[in-house]
Amino acid sequence: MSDSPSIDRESFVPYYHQLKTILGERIRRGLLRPDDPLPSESELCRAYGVSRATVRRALAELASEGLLYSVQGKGTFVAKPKLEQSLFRFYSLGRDLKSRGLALESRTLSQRAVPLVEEAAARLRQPVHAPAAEIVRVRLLDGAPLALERSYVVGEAAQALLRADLSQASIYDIVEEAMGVRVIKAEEYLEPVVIDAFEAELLECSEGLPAFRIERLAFVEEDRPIELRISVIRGDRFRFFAELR
Amino acid sequence: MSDSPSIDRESFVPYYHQLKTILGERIRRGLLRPDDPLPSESELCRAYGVSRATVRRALAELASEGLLYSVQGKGTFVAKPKLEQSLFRFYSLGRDLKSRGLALESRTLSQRAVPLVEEAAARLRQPVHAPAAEIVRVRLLDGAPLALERSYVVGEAAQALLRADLSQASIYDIVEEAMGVRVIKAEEYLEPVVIDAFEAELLECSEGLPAFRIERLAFVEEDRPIELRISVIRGDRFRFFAELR
DNA sequence: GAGTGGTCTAGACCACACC
DNA sequence: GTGTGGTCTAGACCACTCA
Repeated sequence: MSDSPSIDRESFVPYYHQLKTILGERIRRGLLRPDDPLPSESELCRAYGVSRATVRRALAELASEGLLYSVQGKGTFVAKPKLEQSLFRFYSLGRDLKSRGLALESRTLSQRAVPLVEEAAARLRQPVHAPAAEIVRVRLLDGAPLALERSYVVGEAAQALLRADLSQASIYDIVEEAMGVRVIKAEEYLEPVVIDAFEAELLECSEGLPAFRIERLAFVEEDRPIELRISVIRGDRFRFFAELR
Repeated sequence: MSDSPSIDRESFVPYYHQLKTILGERIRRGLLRPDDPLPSESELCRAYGVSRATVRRALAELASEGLLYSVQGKGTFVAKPKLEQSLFRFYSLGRDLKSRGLALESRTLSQRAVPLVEEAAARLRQPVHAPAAEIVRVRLLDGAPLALERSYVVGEAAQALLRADLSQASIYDIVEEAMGVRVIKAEEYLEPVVIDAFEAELLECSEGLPAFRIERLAFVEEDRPIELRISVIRGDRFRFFAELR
């Protein structure tokens, strides 16, 4: 009845994956429209000559990608595309940077004890001027500055951090080792900014260049904030990408 | 041997889900640390008295959540938390805006036929100066300007768009109705910019204000681009948020 | 060769939707 | 009742890793 491709028994590609591709293509090409029902699982078993477990695996993966949804007792249906749900989006790092075998390095500019300024203290739930370890690093991509990172760590971990070799371990590794607790969560805010004179010098770019600013709060157990990190990323070397369906 | 909870056979919670919770808790609590091996699948079958398919479903879901990874022939291991894998992130619209019952309105400033400038033509795979429908709108949040949207639509849909009532239907609705094809995909790039004089006037803010620029290409079947949309969003009223584990 | 995860099958029972 | 998706089992064969 249908002219759609069938499962290639000789292929090294798993059946469930072939089926997933077949159904996914039909949806993506628009042959199946939102809220259209798919054939039932048993029909798919017959049509493609595979077991129900195989059909279910293909359907489950498509559902987890947001292409399908199932309703018990009724059937499996094509999901609406995410195109217009513009209030909730996914961004990932620019493909451009990612696909080139990026060489991301790091240069430490500062590693010292400082008192927290008011705003940082508030975020970290510390008294004003509480002691913290300040780590300032420039991140380099392919040898050229990409981002400036300022990190403020409070508590016992701060002492350890001041003595640590940052070229070897990550900040979180040191925090964990020093305190025996693990960083389990982080919150980030992303804003647009322009680069100021201080940043311009360290990033070897001109003042006023548009940039991303990412403010990150890292937490250990019991929602205790332990690190405030502010990253400034050059807008001319970096952009986010999203593909929506 | 182990003091961990076992599967409750009377519970209405599926076995695979109970197992997933048990293992997930152990990981999240830090009893299992990154790169620690989990018991093998057959060991888990014995330990919890369930079939391998059930074990595998629990493991697969934990893996898809990023808590585990498997290596064929070796075993299944605890994944590193995503905190440090800063090359792939998820962002959503700022909570702040979202949680307040936002009133998002739209004011149309322009709706006319224009020839495409070179760059837009290239993106839309059209000849230079090809005709397009230009739609310019200001998006208002709580009555104040938030974003400026410039949209260029090519092909048959352009004609329909020039006559359409944009206060009612979305651009995509009109495209679909006019052409009988559906917009099935979009690509977006997110960059930081500063607001220029033209934008400043329309957005009622000062020139030089940092802003997000989102360039979106929408596609109909066969990867044919149909719309180029450039949004400029005020950085003082808008930020992205991400929560990482 | 022994152990691991990756794939696949055939069959079972259930809860739910719809008639 | 019939058909749907949701869960679960027992068993099979494979490719891979490691000693």
